[in-house]
Amino acid sequence: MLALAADSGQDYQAPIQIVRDPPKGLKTFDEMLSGQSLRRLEPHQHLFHQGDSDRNIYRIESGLVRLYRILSDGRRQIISLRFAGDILGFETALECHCSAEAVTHVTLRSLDQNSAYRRLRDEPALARQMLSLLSQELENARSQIAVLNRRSAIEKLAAFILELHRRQGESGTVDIPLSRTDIADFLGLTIETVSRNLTKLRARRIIELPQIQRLVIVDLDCLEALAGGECEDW
Amino acid sequence: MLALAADSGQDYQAPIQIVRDPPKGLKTFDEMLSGQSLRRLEPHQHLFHQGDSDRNIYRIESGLVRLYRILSDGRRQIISLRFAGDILGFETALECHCSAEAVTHVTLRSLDQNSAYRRLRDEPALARQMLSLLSQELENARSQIAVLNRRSAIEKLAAFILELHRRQGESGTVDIPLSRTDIADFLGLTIETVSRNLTKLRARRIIELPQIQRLVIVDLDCLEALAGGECEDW
DNA sequence: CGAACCATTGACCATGATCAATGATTGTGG
DNA sequence: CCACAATCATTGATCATGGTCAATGGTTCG
Repeated sequence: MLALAADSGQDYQAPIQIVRDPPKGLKTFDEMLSGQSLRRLEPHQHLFHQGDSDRNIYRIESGLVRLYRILSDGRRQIISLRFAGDILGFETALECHCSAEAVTHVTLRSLDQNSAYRRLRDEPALARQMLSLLSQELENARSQIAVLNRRSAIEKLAAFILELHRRQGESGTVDIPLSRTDIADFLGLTIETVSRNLTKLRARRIIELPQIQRLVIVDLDCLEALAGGECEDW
Repeated sequence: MLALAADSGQDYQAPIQIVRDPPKGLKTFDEMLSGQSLRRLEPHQHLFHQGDSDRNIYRIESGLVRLYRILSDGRRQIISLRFAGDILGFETALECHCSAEAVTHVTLRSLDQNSAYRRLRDEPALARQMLSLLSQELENARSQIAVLNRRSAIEKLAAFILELHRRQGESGTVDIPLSRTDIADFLGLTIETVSRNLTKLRARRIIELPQIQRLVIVDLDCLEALAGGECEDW
């Protein structure tokens, strides 16, 4: 993550630092968003559509949102999954280049883009947070390129499971709030391949599947080796 | 592209606009870079390595640079290709998450990151340009995800050729400053598949290959249909 | 209970990876 | 300048992975 240090009041501009929690005492998206009212979305409701000129910044308070594009041949590509705590919408240009849709029940707060951007001039912390969020997003997207490209189905699945695991606090149990179709569209596979490889992971005692949308990691090391592409004989 | 309008001197903060050329009269990366001396790199020389804490922003004046990662199993994934006019390094965090290497002879100018970032506070145009560059990069990365994932080799190749074409002024002739290995590592294919599909495109009179690193587009419409995934019977 | 939807499993096939051989191009030293 | 090596590209043969088509099983909801 890229962010500029902002020890308010100091003149010295420190080199870039990891700033998970934005600096106190300055306006940030978080503070501006926290003042907004909570909205609820049903599954399949959209935050915005590809081609819209949506003028809002959103923070997801709970639930899961998918960003996707419809390709010219009609196929759907899920670009990114956004979890509770994630901010989105800050990167949209004049026109949204993808659609955002609630996967589960979602609660979120939103903020008018212009009112936020108008403060960029006076609130250096806002610009820094925005840069930080964007470079984090860029890093995510590039990681996804590396994972998705040139990897077998089982490696993609392993990486996907680990990502969900990481986002859910690494408890060993992973909720899968997505359908197999969603997973397939995210990983660039078919539902059959997703299903077959989940079965394969279960058969090899790497995971358990107590419920259809719940997964228990049995052999974390092996899963990580798979995701890293270090398993030769698979 | 996301960028904030900045008609300097006006108080009104206009809604977001496409700003290809940054506003005049304010410091931008471009102006700051133009004052820097020209450096030359031989092919295979690195700008920075994965894991480095490189503290520079670069603008490529001529030549081609590849950003890549080495995966844990030793495979190389080319994340992005950067052409003349492109700026890079502004997105690096404490630690570079990929390596940057000259593919061809490269000339570039570089700028110390800290000296640039120190001015973010006083130069709103700089922050805007940086946001603009980052969101452009993010858009590029997401497009690449859509292209690379769930596409046949020939679709990937068609998209790749069109991207080169677009970056080179759409003259109908495309220079391919990369080896087949580079193309393969970028598209997540093997060199054999790249070679075979180039041959296939040539056999179907969609392209000509007068030289190994030069390509002429014969049937642009067909190439675009392929890249868009609209050809059923291929 | 039945319908609709989703997930799993199987059979078959197409695409692309792998292994291997041959050409083409470039660069080096005699 | 040529011979040779080294590197890169092309082409072929074979095989494995994943896509497609189809049938079955499970879950949810009216």
